[in-house]
Amino acid sequence: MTSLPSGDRPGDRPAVGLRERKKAKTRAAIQQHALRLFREQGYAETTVDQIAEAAEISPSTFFRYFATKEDVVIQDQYDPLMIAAFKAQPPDVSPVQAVREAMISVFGSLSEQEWAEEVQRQKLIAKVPELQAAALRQVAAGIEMLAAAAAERAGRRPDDLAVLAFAGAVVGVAIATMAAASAASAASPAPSARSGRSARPGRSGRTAPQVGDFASLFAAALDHLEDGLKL
Amino acid sequence: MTSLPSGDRPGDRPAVGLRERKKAKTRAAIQQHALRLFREQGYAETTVDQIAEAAEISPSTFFRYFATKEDVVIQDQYDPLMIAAFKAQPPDVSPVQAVREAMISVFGSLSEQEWAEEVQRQKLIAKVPELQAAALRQVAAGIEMLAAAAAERAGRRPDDLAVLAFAGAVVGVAIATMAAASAASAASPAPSARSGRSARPGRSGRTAPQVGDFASLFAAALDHLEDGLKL
DNA sequence: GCACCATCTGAAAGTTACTATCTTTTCGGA
DNA sequence: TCCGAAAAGATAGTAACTTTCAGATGGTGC
Repeated sequence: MTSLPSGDRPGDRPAVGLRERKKAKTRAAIQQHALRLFREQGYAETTVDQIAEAAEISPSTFFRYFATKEDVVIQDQYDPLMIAAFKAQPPDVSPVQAVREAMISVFGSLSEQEWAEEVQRQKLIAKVPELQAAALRQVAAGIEMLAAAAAERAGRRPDDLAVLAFAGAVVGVAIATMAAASAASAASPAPSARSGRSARPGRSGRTAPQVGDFASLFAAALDHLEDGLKL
Repeated sequence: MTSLPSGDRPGDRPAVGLRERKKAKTRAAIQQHALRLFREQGYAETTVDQIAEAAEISPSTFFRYFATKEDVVIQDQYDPLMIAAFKAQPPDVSPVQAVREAMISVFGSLSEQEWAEEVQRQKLIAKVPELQAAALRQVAAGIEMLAAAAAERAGRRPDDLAVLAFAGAVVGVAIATMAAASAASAASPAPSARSGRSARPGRSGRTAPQVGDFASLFAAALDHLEDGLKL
């Protein structure tokens, strides 16, 4: 059902048709307005029609870009980058370490604003149970991709149980760590409805979570993983 | 979610209440007809109205018993048992093994009929992505409780990174295992309509049960987890 | 430059899950 | 037998999708 719309990643190829660029622009506009409305008036309280109106498209067009209302929030552009970074690790690095390096390199390449937006996204998901369910589905897809990559690296079959356990555990730990990192910033609640852009981190007292926080937490968590999760 | 039966105090009130029995009967009837219809004509192709008609109730009554259509399939009464079984494990057992043993003991204590229904449930879930997502959410919720229990067991705080990593890893492995079990189930189409089933292997023994092979796969995956996910 | 074609877009109506409110029925206790 | 309370039913909504069809638009071969 989830027909992956081939490649819509901006900056992937410089010379794409004008049509493609327009599409990407519309997609970004929808997402941007949707997230703003969700933040301002809540997820359930925002209808697709409102989003469509804000983005100056028709409601039917909305569903051409996003299969469901949830997808506007859920779609994650970082998963493919993660997989690519994982595959790029030298083969003598242990799988768990490879994951750590990949994760760090991807999130380390984010700008502060990108990171702040990601945190906002996570918070919104954490707040709405409906979105949590959808996010889990995406997580499952991520696990499958990682399992495939890990299997190739280790020269095993993708349905090898050890490979699946590895992928599942690593992704699970990543999520738990991310949640912990996001929770650390619970002190700074909702940004005022007026501000269209997400607030710059590092202002007004306590700073928002930094990439470094997440990286160190994640590295530590992976150590626990390799130790067999002793408590 | 469902209100606890509450009136299970023996001797206090001799009558279990005729009303309560009728309620339980109606609930069972809804579930039974729903599962039959889902099996016969598919999940998405079955409307709530059809279920209501088959169970001889009004559509509005359906939602008095089940908050959502998914809940007819998803509602799982075993999660609390699982937590209890986890807590009951001797303290010298490692956390991961405690999870393993808890799951095995719960599934092993099911009656024949409960078992058969559970198998059917799992197969239906494996077939419908929508239900998989809902089931995943339930698993995740259950694991949150598990994390709290694990923290208590180890005498640590619930936000301890090791505890979070443990819970996250277990969730991740559960998700990966579920996907694998679904794939395996899809590969070998079940003799669905017929209720004839072979005797459950290892009923009295401690051998792994095979609910779409989920339980046994999960147990094996947990072993990998404890071994530090070597590949 | 021009016609052809696939794709994107919009309008409108339909389906269905789910909710809210109100009335009727039914049960339990005295 | 009667009364209060809980459950069930009927009805009318809301909003997320879906489908269908007609028209606009950008890319491509000529």
